[in-house]
Amino acid sequence: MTTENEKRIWQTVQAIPFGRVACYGQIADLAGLPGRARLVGRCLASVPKQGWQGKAVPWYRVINSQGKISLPAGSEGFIRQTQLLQDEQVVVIGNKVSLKVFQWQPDLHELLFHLDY
DNA sequence: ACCTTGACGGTTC
DNA sequence: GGAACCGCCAAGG
Repeated sequence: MTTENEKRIWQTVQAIPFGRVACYGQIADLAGLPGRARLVGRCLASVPKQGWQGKAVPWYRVINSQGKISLPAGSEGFIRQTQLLQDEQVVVIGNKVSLKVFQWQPDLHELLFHLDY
């Protein structure tokens, strides 16, 4: 089944633009679930491969508040995430992304216009 | 029902 | 920076 929280989180992640990243806590806040960053991580692990409602869910654009990839370093997922980010011109150096440069700064008006909840 | 485990994060030292 | 601490809470044992 799909929970309401998963819907919100997946949908919010879909709003992250190409070439930008967001952190777990940021997604939680925007999804209306403040303080629940861990939930975001869990939900991203269960994203359907075919995406959600016809659109891909760019899970790899979500990293932790320190700008680091949270998957185990060297794991298959870690490698894939790094590759996908670099494919979008996001610079990953020493397992780190500069949030200063690449963090998504959403336009709240536009975001509220697109989200369903 | 109880305990542990996380793709986490803010605070504090 | 970084480490210890605490808050968070859905799943799985």
